[in-house]
Amino acid sequence: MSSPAIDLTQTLPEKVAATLAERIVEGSYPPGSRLIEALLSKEFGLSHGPIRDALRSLQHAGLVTILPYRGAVVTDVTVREIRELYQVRAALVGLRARWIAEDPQRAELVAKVKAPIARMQQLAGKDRAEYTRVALMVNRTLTESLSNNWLRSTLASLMLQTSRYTRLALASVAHQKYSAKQWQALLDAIEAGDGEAAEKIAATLSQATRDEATKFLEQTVLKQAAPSFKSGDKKKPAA
Amino acid sequence: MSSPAIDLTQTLPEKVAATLAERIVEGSYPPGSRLIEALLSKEFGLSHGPIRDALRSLQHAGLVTILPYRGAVVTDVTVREIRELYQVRAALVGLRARWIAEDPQRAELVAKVKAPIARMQQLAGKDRAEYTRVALMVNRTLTESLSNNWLRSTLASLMLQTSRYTRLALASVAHQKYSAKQWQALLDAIEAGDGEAAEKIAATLSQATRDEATKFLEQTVLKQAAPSFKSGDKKKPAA
DNA sequence: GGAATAATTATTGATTATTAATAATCTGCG
DNA sequence: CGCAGATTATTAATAATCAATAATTATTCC
Repeated sequence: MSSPAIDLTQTLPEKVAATLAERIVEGSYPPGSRLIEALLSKEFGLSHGPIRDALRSLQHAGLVTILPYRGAVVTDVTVREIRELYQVRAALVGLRARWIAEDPQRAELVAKVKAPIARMQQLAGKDRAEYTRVALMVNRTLTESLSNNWLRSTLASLMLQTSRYTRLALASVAHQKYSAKQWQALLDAIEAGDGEAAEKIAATLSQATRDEATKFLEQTVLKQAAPSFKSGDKKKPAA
Repeated sequence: MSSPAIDLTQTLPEKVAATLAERIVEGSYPPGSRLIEALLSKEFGLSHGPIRDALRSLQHAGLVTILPYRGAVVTDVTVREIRELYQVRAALVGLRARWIAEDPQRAELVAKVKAPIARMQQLAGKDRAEYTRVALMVNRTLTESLSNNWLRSTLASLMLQTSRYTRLALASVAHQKYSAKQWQALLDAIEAGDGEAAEKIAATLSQATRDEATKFLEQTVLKQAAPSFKSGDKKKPAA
């Protein structure tokens, strides 16, 4: 059922941050929503301290923006910034693919994602929600397999941000099918130990996803005109 | 004189974090030092809140490690982890070089770093401290010129961590000279708009720095035996 | 004497109440 | 209609306090 995006919950702020991150990524806190300490502390039954910590942590993750004396709002990413995120994501995902492909012990990981990727071939164009779920899961498995701590945590944070938009790209049946095909090709390259090819496939797919997502966004952005922070659309958290 | 490593100081915690980061990077808080809230709040004349925030922020930057109910210690990076950091750094610095080289408006940036890089040629092998200073400054200028927000801030954080060790690599006169030469080559490639070459030079230099720094560290690590967190070497902050 | 166990201590995690600082909003005056 | 100033909502920071926990020290029992 509800599988939290991250679950390293040890201390209170981390639990709160995980919950809020979930809501932001999943969409129930749309961009621009204000996250007011007082309301959140009421909802979670906690004092301001842990909430503050959680918000700071989300700021670092790029999911909320904190303005001094104005508080936290769900980051409203511009189309340009989304393109920038995907540009880096493409590079890092490429690096991830290369390192995995060149890892002598990659067989274990390959075994773990083989079935899900095969399943993606069948889901593509049929069950979008499930396809998205599996795709995100496979992505996460690959990232978590990295032995490089820094890349693992950084990529995880980057994916957390971009997955908000990858969802959009997968609205297109064509992109689903393309994505499925490329994942299969990536798996083959990794299995063959071809780092060069793996890097290229992964980067290309990421760029295609970016193009698809931004295409989608440019349409909707035109509709909603200027969000502009005015009084009319003062959004509040799900109090 | 004292040019703080980062100076985005707006709110109190950021000022504290900047000061502490400076001390860690510069070395006056060696790895393993404990950063005790009570002492710091006394020293800075602040309450615990802002200090906590600052420590959390440093944790995100990777400079301190926070263990629940045990507090913050200056991150003691293993040689393996340093290698990992540089591995990613090499990739991102390569990306940075490529994007700069492919930027039509790169002339402005080139003009800004031309003189410092020329100066590095002369300083190499003569004034290590000044060479290091200029090298870090040029690096920072390049990073700050990036239009991609995410890469800019991420790379800044990564450099903050690795600069602790780049210092070590520059202890070698040979590496200083090699470094100076490669920086000149990089500048030429950027000026010529050759993204491919720029990426390769930057990545290669970063890897060489990594090798030099780890060579250095492996020697010293063997000497200091196991740090091991025991009672004997319980380090305290500069109270 | 030595090892297991229990008390102590140092320090962080979290709460509560309060004050200060700030940005946004509202009000009334011209 | 527009602007100066009061008001309000909200965060920033302080202080005092208690709870939770890890590390250390003391104690007991064999």
